[in-house]
Amino acid sequence: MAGTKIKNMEEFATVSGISRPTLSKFFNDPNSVRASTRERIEAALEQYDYQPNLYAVNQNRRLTKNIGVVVPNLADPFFAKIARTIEAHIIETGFRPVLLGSHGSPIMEIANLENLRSLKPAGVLLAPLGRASDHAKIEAFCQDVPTVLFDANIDKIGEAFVGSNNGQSVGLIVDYLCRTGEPPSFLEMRSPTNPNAFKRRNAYISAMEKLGHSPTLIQAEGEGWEFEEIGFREGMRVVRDRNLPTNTILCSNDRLAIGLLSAAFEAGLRVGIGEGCDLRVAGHDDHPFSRYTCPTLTTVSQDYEAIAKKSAAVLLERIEAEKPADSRRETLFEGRLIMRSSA
Amino acid sequence: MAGTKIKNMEEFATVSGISRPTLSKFFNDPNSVRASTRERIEAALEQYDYQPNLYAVNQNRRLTKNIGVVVPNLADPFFAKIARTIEAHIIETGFRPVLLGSHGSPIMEIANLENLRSLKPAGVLLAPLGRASDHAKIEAFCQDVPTVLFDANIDKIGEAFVGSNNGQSVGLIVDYLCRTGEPPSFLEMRSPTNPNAFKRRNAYISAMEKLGHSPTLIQAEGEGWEFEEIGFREGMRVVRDRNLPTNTILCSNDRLAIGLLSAAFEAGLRVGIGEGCDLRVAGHDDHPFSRYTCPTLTTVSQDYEAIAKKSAAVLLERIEAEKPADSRRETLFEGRLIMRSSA
DNA sequence: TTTATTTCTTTACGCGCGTAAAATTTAGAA
DNA sequence: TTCTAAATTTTACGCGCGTAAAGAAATAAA
Repeated sequence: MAGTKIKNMEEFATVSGISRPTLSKFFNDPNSVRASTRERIEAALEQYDYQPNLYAVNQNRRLTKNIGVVVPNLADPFFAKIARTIEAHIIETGFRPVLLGSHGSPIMEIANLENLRSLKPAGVLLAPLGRASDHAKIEAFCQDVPTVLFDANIDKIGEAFVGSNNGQSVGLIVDYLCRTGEPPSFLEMRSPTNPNAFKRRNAYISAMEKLGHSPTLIQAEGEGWEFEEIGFREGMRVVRDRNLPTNTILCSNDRLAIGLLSAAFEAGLRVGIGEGCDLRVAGHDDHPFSRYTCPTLTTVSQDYEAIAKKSAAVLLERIEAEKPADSRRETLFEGRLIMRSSA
Repeated sequence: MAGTKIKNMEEFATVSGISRPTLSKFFNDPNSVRASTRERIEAALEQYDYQPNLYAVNQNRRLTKNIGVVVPNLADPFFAKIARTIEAHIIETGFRPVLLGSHGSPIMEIANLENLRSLKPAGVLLAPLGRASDHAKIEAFCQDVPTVLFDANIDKIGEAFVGSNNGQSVGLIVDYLCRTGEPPSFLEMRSPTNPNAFKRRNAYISAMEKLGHSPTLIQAEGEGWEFEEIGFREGMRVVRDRNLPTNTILCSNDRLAIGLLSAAFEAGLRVGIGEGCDLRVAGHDDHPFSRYTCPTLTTVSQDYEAIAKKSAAVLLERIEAEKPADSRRETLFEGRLIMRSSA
């Protein structure tokens, strides 16, 4: 990597004394050449500064080493975190992640996929927006490019799905809340874009019913990705009206909870589990910020690491198989209760 | 974009009745051909589904349309937000942003640059880690690729720098704090990686001295990017020891302030400006979450939009000039005071 | 209409690398 | 040592497009 610049593989072949086709094999897979020649090549690589022209390589290869990673919103720390974890796994396996965020816009989501298409990626890991997504176009894309969905499922689209078991995780926290105090109401968006929201709603309802309580839904108006703002506004309303059956609110996700906590604080309500507390609040996701809310947020963590690892693994398997799997697998990981001070 | 798939430009030439060299010109710049032929091509594009092979194009063009955007940490909402804004501006001008985060690691920062190099980008917008960065390697990169630094400056590296005027912004909030209450101590990291931290420290000291107060530095130990955690730990210490000269703390950035607020809450301190408050806390950056802290955080906003727009503009200018500028310009934008409840 | 100018077509080469086929060398086993 | 399988070299072509040069066509100006 130090010495003279080499302009192409031909030139590197002459200075290294290795034929160009062998070099080509080497750069595709260093283990595909004999150990001794591999050493010779690597020695030459120390002396001369050369790396294959990415564009020439990808023009001729059937498949590139690119793997697209598309998330709904990179500005959301939840997705930033999971995207980062996925990235690490992809790099480990010798592929090249291409990270794209859709900023909550279905149009940009499709634009991102079209953009990826021109990169001829070996595969794509897609966390779709959900209800707002252009399902038909996503499906068409999946027909051309091996795609694994994660976080948010869309029925029958993609090779596989990897996500969280909302039934289990919501059941977990509903159980906990009921066991340690009054049964929770459920704060959510009236028309959420993310399909997990629907699953969590249903999971909440059935968990409550199983415990013999009647569910109460608090449905916030509002669209878009400003969840804290939506949670805050609805929180102000809830605090003002004070007509909830109990003192406990479970939020569909942590970002709503963060808004709700902010509203409760502003209204002078004491949130927590101890004596003299007016309100218990719990969330879902273990958002990176939930450790620093006031009070710290009791929530359910999704298994980021497992989801990232599994979805990358499933996609790579699919890529190496070079043919669609016969069935669409769905893998769900269980949530873990994170007990903090808010409930 | 509807009908038959076309496999290459040759084929598209025959079906559209336009010669390939003319098509090539068109795809490079639609305005470089006569209006009437442009219409014919665009009409054909409606009928046939064709787009030039990205890899073949980039192999032959001197410069690609790629522009790298490298930030220290995509998981930090501050950088996620500014990166997103920059992205939008780049797309607007017909270039193609390639977003990379360094996860706080100098090694990954260099890896990102090396990665970009193989993409032969027209230019790069780099927010360096700062002190931890491998300055020599970044400088070497800047010699080969037109690079504009933003957010964090490194002396003499890159074509230009665009950032915030820390002297002005810190002066602003120190003035405000002194005017409306007791002069602030300054909470920061003892050995910050980001050069803005040093500028803010100095700005704090001189602002205090100008107002006739003696500055007090609270220097938190700790490395890395877990600023909330560091702020929390130091906050717990501060709250326990209670040996500050005043009731007011200005934090070097909002993330430290968020940690501090969390510690204050846990200790039962009332933070704010009203009667009966024990502590005033202010931050810097107008972090996306600072609107939802408890209490909401008084801070100084950086002009994200202006920084994004200007840095993209400067880079594009440099790219179109096709030669290094004769002098390295530094553009600083002023901060704006965001008054909320914490101070 | 003639002329000058711009634009387009034709023809041809090159970019850097993947990859196939045949000939040759090498390494390991018999 | 001899044989055999594996690895390498030689040779050659193709990928899809940029781009240069020369001639033809279309447009604008005279």
